[in-house]
Amino acid sequence: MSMQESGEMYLETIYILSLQSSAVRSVDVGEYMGYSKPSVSRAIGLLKKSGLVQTDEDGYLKLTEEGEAQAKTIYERHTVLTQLFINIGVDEKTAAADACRIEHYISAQTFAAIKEHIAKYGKAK
Amino acid sequence: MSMQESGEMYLETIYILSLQSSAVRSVDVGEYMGYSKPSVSRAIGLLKKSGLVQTDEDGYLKLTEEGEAQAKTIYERHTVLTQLFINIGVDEKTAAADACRIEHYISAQTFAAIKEHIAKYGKAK
DNA sequence: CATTATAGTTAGCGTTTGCTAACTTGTCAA
DNA sequence: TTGACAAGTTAGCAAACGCTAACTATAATG
Repeated sequence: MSMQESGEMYLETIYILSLQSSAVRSVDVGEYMGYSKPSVSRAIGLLKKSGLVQTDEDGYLKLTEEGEAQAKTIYERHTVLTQLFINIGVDEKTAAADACRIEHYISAQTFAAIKEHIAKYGKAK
Repeated sequence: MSMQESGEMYLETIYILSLQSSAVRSVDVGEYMGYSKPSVSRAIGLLKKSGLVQTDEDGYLKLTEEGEAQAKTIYERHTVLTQLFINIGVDEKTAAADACRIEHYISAQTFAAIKEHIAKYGKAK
């Protein structure tokens, strides 16, 4: 069973929060995503069962190697797509919102082609 | 309650089938999408309740004006995105598959920006 | 006319993923 | 020590949307 949008969002959120703070808790994830504690609790439980997230000695959330790899993949899509949309004239908020949905549904091949295209033809300027 | 991916797919399928044949039935929709009869039955029922689909005198499926407008919107996204991906080097099958997911999640603003960009800078060639 | 095939519906299940209510657990202050 | 608050979990609900099983209704066929 491959990752769903929901799981990817939790993973990405943990990754983003861990860029800012080394102590990420479920509560922080919930606050960031606007979800309730039980929703986060279950989702994190599933990610742990999948070997993507762990809890360290102090109870803080840590991504496993595999979890971090997946989170980075999603996050890169997020940033690249957001920037791309902004570059072609979409407002920042809409660009980010669209990227946030699309990042889960684009194939590796298409994303690679987009990156290559940007590299070749500049920042769509 | 705005349209979900599922409803949009049914709408788009009815539209595509009605381009080829004027007599579209639930069974045809199911076959095209690979879904069971009950799944189609319920989905069509919901689209009818939303005023997007009707049944004509002979029992065939017809999109209402509103339904057709929505279907065309999605279908245009489908074709434009597919062509865009192909143009930047994605293989046809992957391009179509990606377009088919993304078409439901892109905002009107971002899609408009993409179309404009294509018009301005040519077919990404 | 009776049988059979096709189209559609109803009933009800399973998964995903959000929620609230209510519990446990641990810390910290009075 | 006790009371309170914060973090996390458990239990269970709801909606969306796929499915199978089984029914109905209509049309075609021998």
